[in-house]
Amino acid sequence: MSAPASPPPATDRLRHKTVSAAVTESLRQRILNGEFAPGIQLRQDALAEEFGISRIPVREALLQLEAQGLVRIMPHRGAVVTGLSVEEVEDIFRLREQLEPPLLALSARRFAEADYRRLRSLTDGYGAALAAGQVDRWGELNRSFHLDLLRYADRPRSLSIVSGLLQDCDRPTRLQLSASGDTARADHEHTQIVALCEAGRISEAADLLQAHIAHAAVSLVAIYRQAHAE
Amino acid sequence: MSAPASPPPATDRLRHKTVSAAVTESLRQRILNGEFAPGIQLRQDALAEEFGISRIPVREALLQLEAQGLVRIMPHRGAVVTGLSVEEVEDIFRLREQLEPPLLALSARRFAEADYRRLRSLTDGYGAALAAGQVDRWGELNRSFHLDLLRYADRPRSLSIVSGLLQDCDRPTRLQLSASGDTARADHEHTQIVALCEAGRISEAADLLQAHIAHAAVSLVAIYRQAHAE
DNA sequence: CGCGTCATTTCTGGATACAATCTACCCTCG
DNA sequence: CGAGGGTAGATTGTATCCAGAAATGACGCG
Repeated sequence: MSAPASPPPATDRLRHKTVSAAVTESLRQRILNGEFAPGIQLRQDALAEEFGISRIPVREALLQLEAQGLVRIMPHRGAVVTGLSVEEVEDIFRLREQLEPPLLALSARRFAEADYRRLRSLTDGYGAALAAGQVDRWGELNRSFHLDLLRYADRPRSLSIVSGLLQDCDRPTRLQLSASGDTARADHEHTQIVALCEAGRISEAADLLQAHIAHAAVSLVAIYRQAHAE
Repeated sequence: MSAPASPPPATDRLRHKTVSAAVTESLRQRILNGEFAPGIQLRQDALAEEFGISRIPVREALLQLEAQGLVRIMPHRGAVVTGLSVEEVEDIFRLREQLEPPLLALSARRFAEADYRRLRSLTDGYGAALAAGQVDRWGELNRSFHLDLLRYADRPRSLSIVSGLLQDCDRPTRLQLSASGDTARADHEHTQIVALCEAGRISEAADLLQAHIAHAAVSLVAIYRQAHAE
């Protein structure tokens, strides 16, 4: 209300190309971080006022989030943050088990020195975030690592699907696996997958990737079941 | 709370309660029908005037279409209808080959009389549309048939992915396979898949489904390559 | 004659204002 | 005392209007 007429350069933290995209990203992070828990209703007016903008970019952000499956919009009834059922989580991990290993086999052939350096730096950062307990950073690095493994698979649609799967299993992971001790094992497996690729033992790397995803699945599903049984 | 156990069968018949949703559906149909060819730029103002509405619902519709991958929006530069490259089409069919057969194996066990009736009516309508040369109806029925085959797989995320794949390979199919004679073969294979399921020979049905998708893939990719080489 | 620069024009992105719809509470009636 | 309906508040959906970015064209300069 104080500065409606003056062009507010007060878009401090909203420094993207469009306000809509910035709001989308911000809301997405907050949902993934658990600040907006499943079931919570997101009101356009409140969000608009909080960001200091009008409701239009908020609406567009919510639409994009709905497309990504993070919220559900019902006409005239607002947007609600979606949660994943145990069945959905299991399905997501099964899909990852099915999709990622063959893609790795395709991609790993084309790895060069620079790729291995990048992958190692990701696993290093992963371990560091793990030690520091930075759960959100951990999830981000995990997703980057897995996507980077498949980078050269040359299957555009497959990669976009896997990317979506990673995002969605990232959310329950951040929320509930942070207390689990199984992340160290994941870290070790990541390192080993890279080493196998570099040694040219690609099919072994693919097998390990599948086992890695399966391990993460059982660990996460167990915790997820426990949390949902409450 | 957990998700309602009742399946959502009423999603398609639901009347459009908002202008935005109606515009989304209309534009989607027009893109799938080829009225808006890939590369065409969709201007908000023109569409709004054509529909006799303001630009806001048009913008939201375009956002939803972008989320579905049908258009690509670049900031301040408008929305253009996307096309699929040959690599993407191949990838999509490979994914379908990989995903659909195991889902059919899961789903087919639960088929009851009513399901077989529905599937047969779909194949019948398919053949009829084929004979009548109704390409758009054909594509719609094909998609319904494949999704109906997997209806009881109980893999929510898998089904939503397959649904997206079907929509995207439906578009090039409608545009270019209409002239091909391979649709009769597809029709026959559809019928046979249902028959195998009904006879309890589920793994054979899954194998045939995979072969069916593979056949469609080689046929479509060949035509697609030819059209793109011109 | 080609190219860079600037103004105009067009279109999209965002803000404000208004209308339609849903929710909740209260009042009346059986 | 409970059920049904109606009204008021809140919240979303849409229209209109304004500002800013990108495409287009003309003009001047090398």
